[in-house]
Amino acid sequence: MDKQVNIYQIAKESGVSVSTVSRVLNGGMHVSQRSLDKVNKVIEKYQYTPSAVARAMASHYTKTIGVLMPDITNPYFSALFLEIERYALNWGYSVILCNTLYGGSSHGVENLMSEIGYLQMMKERMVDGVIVTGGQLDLVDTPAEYITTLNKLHKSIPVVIVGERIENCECLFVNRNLGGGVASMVCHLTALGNRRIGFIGGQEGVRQTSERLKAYREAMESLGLDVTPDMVELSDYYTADGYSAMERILDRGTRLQAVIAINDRIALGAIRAMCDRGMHVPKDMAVVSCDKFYDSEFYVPRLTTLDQQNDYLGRISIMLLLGAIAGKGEDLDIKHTPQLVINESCGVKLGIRRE
Amino acid sequence: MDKQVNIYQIAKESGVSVSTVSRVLNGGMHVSQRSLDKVNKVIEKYQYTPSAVARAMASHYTKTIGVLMPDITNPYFSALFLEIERYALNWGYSVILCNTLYGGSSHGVENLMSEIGYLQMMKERMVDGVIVTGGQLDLVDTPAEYITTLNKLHKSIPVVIVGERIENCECLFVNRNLGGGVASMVCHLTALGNRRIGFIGGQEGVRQTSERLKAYREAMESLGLDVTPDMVELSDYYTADGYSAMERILDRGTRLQAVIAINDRIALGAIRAMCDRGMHVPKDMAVVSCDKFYDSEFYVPRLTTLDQQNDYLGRISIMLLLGAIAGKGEDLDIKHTPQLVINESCGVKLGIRRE
DNA sequence: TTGAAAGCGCTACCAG
DNA sequence: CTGGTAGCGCTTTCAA
Repeated sequence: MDKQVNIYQIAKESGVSVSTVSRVLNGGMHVSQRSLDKVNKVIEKYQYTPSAVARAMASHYTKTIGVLMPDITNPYFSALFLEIERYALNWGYSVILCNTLYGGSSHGVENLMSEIGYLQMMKERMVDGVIVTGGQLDLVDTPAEYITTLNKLHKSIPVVIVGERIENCECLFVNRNLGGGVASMVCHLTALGNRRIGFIGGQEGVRQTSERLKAYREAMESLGLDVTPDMVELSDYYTADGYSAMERILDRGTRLQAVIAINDRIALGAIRAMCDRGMHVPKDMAVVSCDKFYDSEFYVPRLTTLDQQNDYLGRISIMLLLGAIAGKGEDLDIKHTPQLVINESCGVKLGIRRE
Repeated sequence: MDKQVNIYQIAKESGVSVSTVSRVLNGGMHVSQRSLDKVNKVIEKYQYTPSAVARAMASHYTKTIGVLMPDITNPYFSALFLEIERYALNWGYSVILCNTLYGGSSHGVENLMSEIGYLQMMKERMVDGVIVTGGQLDLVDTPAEYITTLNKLHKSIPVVIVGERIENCECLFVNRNLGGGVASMVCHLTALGNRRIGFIGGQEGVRQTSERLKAYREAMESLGLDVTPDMVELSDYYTADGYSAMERILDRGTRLQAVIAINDRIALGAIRAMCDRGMHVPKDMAVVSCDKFYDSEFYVPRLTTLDQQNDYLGRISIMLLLGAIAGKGEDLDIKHTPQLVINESCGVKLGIRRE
């Protein structure tokens, strides 16, 4: 418990006032070279660093931002977070992370605190800004109470939402075209001769899912291909969900030549389910995905998937927030082009085509 | 920018002193029921919540802990973190996460801030305690300067290190037996008839690697099996490293019947490398791992691996820290029993044995 | 360019 | 049980 030196001791030992020390601490404007040198020498001597808490108290900003997401264990979110954190730290901001585990039933965890509770906590801690993604925001019907909370919060500090724009929500949005790339995937599959193409994974009532599903339906229609209800099998976003979705398809005997999974985990689960029935991917059915995660180019078979450039999304979000903290910002629609990553699971690399 | 109400306004409107309001805020001890009711009513009316910053300023604790780890993108760390966060939040603590990206060359990122810098920052922010894992601590030769920094920090706030105990470091340690389970894996493989068993992945000079390597060597020796230098191929911890390690083994024509990978990612990479040469796992070679990550029971083939119960590790760490914050704690050696998860990649489930 | 002094919102100690 | 008051360590006017 070594006694921390404070600004008064630095001032005294430097032979100047605390005001001057404070000025030095904040960039050294309007300080004579002589004072500056003296103060810096003493600061150096004591390895003094000002208390962030006291600074926050006096200046009303904490140089801290809050990030609220459902599950850092999910590669999509961890990639996003890493990017956010990187930029934040680089700009002198710390990051408080809160995982809501919303919908994380797959983890068998009871939700200890509501999203609103977390936001409350961040506000008490006087974070300078907040980035929110996933959870209730992704519901097609976001609870009005939640939106109200966000709006209220946004009145005092900038709130950036990574996700689909919501009508009566006044926060800043970083919106990417979720359906983007799906059409090119459908195209790619049909070019390989697939006609009966299904869609698996994701949840009913979740924006991300409905957007992609819509894009899939439209793409199919524009190519004159039918989509019957039995070709779509939703559930959730985890690997086990992909497994069970594929099981249901096979159990009911739905004949498909290819399926599009909502992300790589779902695809992996689906592939595994097929293997367990002695089927081969892509020979018996192609399995591709809409959202590339970290590892999928090493899977067996290597996944054909869409690189949604999620790290770019993270960067944009934090830059928008930092911009808003200093001045004002505006909503942003990300013009990203999802990259089609062609690999084995669609068949082409293995020389497999239909007909 | 709605003006935040403060404790004075609450006091005034309740007709009591700030002291009384403060007491109510802190549990309502030594407050008459009458005052309590009055104050609570006003608090309710304004939806008042006290400023965590002011509280920290006055009371010297922030109800915040800092977590320092190399890469949240790594499933091992994210699982650990999630568990830490869950308990922390439950006890009213927020968590500041810092990813050092130490050794994260695989991500192509320059290290923006040193680990010491992050610790500095946490200290400025007056976190009540810190959990550190990975990075320089894992080096067999941890830099003396780093240890000094940690020791100094530990003098003012509890520092819990998740990892191997270090001689002259006075922080609290949560140590698990890294070699544990490796012997049982070697045993399992030999029981299936494998004699030439290799080891891949991990980095020279990193404790985790050397511990497991040692356990592997000892287990092999105790079974009368040789370990020649060409049976061991280190590199790093990412999937691509597993791929290249296996390539080197195959290129040089080392004959192995099985390899033990240091974690699931390495195993996945190795399996993929074999597939690319038309080899079959486990028929041509068994591939198993020492550290189970999220998804591996869905891989093709399903991985035989060791469940090190990393979530349990996280729970212990945070409990130890919280204990230390309130009172004092002691080092902890975790008596965990790594679970051998038997699946396909070792061969037994597929009916494959040597000889 | 410098210093004095008034807060920031809360806790903690001391009287009563 | 209650209220008064002195800080906590820094920023920020306002004068000088």
